[in-house]
Amino acid sequence: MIQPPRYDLYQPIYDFVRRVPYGRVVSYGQVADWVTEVRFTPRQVGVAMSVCPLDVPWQRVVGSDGRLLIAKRNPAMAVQQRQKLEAEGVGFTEDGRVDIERYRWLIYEKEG
DNA sequence: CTAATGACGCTAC
DNA sequence: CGTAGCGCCATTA
Repeated sequence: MIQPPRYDLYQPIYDFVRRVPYGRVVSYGQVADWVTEVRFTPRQVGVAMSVCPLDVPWQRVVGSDGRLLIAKRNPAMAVQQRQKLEAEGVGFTEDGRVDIERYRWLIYEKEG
């Protein structure tokens, strides 16, 4: 039996991802560190993203080194992710990673 | 209750 | 550069 995803539990994660500005990215670890309502690990953030609502800009969450980690399980979706990010102006390196040093959203920019 | 799993991340070698 | 192992913790079986 397929049970419905625990959107309620992951809500704090989705709230954060929704605040990531257009053209910027964050890592799974960043989300885990920033979201304090519940003590999530980077892995849990990954689980949450795998069942995220459609209105969440999931493409802005990448690995700590800029890799599109979804590629391992769903290569087609990784292509889609790259297209979405490039459409936002996010640059990639030659080996197919996000230039995270340049496009990472720093938490202190969050609200002042 | 135990064991396995996962869109991770870091260290060690 | 690449692989291996472990920590992390909610969810599943």
